Amino acid sequence: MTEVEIIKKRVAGLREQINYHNHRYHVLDSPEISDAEYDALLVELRKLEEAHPELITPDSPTQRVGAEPVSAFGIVVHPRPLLSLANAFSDEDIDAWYKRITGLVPGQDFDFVCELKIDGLAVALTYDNRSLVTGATRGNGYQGENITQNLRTVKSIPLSVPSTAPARFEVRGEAYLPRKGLVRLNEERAAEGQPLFANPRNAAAGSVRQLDPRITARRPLDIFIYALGWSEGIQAPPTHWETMQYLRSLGFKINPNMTRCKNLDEVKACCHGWAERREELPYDIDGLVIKVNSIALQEELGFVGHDPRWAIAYKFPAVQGTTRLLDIGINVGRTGSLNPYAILEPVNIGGVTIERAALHNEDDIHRKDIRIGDWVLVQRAGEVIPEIVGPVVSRRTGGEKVFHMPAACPVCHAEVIRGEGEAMHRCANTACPAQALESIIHFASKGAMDIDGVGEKLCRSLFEKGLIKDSGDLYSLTHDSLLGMERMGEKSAANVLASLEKSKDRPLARLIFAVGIPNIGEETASILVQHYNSIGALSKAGREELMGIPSIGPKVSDGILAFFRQPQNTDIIDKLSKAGVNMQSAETVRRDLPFSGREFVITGKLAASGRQELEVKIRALGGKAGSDVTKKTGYLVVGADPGAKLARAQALGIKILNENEFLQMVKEAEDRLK
DNA sequence: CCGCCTCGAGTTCT
DNA sequence: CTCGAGGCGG
Repeated sequence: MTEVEIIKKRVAGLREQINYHNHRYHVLDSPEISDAEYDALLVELRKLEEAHPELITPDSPTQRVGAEPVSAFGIVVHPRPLLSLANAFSDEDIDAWYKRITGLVPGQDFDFVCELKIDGLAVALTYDNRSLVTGATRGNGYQGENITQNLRTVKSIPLSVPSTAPARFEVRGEAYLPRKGLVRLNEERAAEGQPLFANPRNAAAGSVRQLDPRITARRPLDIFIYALGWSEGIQAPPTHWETMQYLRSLGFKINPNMTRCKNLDEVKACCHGWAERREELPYDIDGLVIKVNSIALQEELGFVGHDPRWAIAYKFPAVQGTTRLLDIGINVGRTGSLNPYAILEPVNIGGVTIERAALHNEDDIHRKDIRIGDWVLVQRAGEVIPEIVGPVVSRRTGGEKVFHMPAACPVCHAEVIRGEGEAMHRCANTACPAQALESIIHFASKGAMDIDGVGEKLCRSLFEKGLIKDSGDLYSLTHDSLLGMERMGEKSAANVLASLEKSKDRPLARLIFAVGIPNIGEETASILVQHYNSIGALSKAGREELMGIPSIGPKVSDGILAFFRQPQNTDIIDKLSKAGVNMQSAETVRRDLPFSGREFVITGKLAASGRQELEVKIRALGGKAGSDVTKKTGYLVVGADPGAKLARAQALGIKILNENEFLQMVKEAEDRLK
C-alpha cells in the first residue's frame, strides 16, 4: 500500500466512526464515547483533510455541523443558523484565538463577556406578537426539531413577553436538568429497569424529545438564555452584555454568573476560577464561552467555516471516558467481605490516570450488566472517586464474560457465604489471613489508634514476615525486628516505637473502634463509652442491657456479645492491656457538658487544625460530630472550599459558623468546664 | 411492616 | 463518595 492509500483508508475509517457516533449522540441521545474522544476523531480527520484537500468530499463530517434531525417531530428551519463554537482546551488556545482576532481588526479595543457553558442542549425560541410560537432543537444548526409542546412545559420559559419586546424575535438558550433532577430521574429509571442517563445533557435531550409532553412536564427542566438570535422592529443593543440585560428585562432567565472582562488576563482568571468552583453550581458545566462584547466587532470578525470568530468555547478537561474492563479483582476486607474492583486499561480522565474502580458487590455488577472485557464508561464521582457508569453494549464482541463471585476465598480458599438478604459475600474463615491483616491496618489507622508511621505497607511487611499476627503484637515489636523491614533505618524504627508508645493512651472510644467490633464505628464507640467506662465493663454487658442503650439494637448487641466470646479477640485485648494500652474512660461520664445534645457538621478545609481533632473536641465537650447535614444538625462549621453541605445547610436554615467563630465557641465551652 | 435517617465499611489518587 | 443496612418512629 502506498502512503496515500493508507491515508485514504484512515480518512474513510474516521468518517465512518464519526458518523456512527454522531448518530448515537444527536439522534439516539446515547453516546458511547466522551466528547473529548469524539473531538479527537474530528481533529484528526480535519488535519488529514487539510494536508490532502483532494480527499475532502461534500458528505464528510467536517463539512457540516451536526447530524440530521429525526422526523418524529416536525422540522423547523432556523432563519439564522445556530452555530457551533471552536474549542479551546488550554490558555495557549485562548492566546492563539486572541492573536487571530486582534490581527483581523487591528487597533480596536476588545472587551469580552465570559459565560458558563451549561451542559444541556441548545434550543431556539421564537416569539411572534408577544407569544411563544416555536421552540426548536439546534439539530444540525440549520434545521432542528419542533419541540414547542415540550418546551412549553418548562416553567422558566415565558409563554408571553411584555410590550417592550420586539414584534418578532428569536432567543437562544441552553435547556438543562439540574444535578439533583438527574439523580432523581435516574433513580426512577433504575427502579423501572431502564438504562440510566450518563450525564445531564443526555437526560435533558431525552426529556425534551418525549413524544408525550406530559412526561416532559414531570422532568425538572430549566433553561438559561444566552443570546438574541434575531429580531425585527427594534434597534438591538450595541453590546452582548446589554443585550442580555435587555432579555432579562423581558422576563428571560439569564445565568447570573456572567462576567465582563476588559482583557485576556481577566478572561483567563475567570475561566480558572470556574474550573475550581464548578462543583458549587447546582448544574453541570463543561467549560465557559468567551464572547467579544461589541456586536459591531462581532459582525466585523464574521465566521470561519461554521464557527463564529468572535466566540470560543473554553472546555474543561473531560470528566468521563471509555476504556476496557480488563478483569475484576477481589479484595478481602477486615470484616471478611469480598469486595470486587475493576481492573481497567489505564485511561486519563480530567488529568488523572484511572486504572481501578470499586464495584461494590455482585448484584451491582449484574444490575449494571458489566462484563469482563467490556468497554465501559468511567467517570469520577464527585470529581474524585472513579466510578463505572455502565458498559458500552454496542461495542461488544461476544467474547465478554459475565462475572461471578468465586466460591472460595481468593486468599485462604475457605468457603464463601452470602447471608440471607445480604448484598455482600463473605469469607467464612474468621482466621482468614486477609481479614487478620486488614484488621491490623484498621487498628493502626488515623481514625482508630492513629499510630504514626504504621501504615498499610509496614503492616503488610511485618505480617508477611510473621512478626505480627494481630494488632496486639504491634506493641511487642522491638527496634531490631523493625530494622529488618524495607526502607527502615535507625531513625524510622525509633519513630515507630515512639508512635506506638504515644498510642497507648488514646481514649477508650478509639480503642473500642480500633478493635473492630462489627457495626461499631466511631459514633457508636463514643455512645458505648457513655455507658461503660472500660473494655472490661463492656465485655461483661448483657444483651438486654445493651439493647436498652439508644441507637444500639439487636444486631449491634449481638455483634458485641459474639466479639467477646471469641478467644482470639479476648487474647488481643489481653495483649493490649499487658502492653499498657489505656482500657478505661479517662473521665467519668458527665451528664451536662456544654455541647450536650448539639450536633455539629464540618465542611471544607480548616486552617488551624485537622477535622479529626475538632471532631474529638466536639465529642469531648458532649456534642455530636455528624458527617452529613440533616434536620437535626445544629451548626455547620465552614472551612475553605466548602462542599455541597453548605448549600444544604443554607436551605435548611442551619446556623453557619466560620472556623474562628467555632473555635471561639469551643474555647468558651472549655473555659466553662474549668 | 415500611420509610426515613444515620452510621459503617470500603474506596481512588496525588 | 457510594452503597448497604441498622435503628427507630409511625
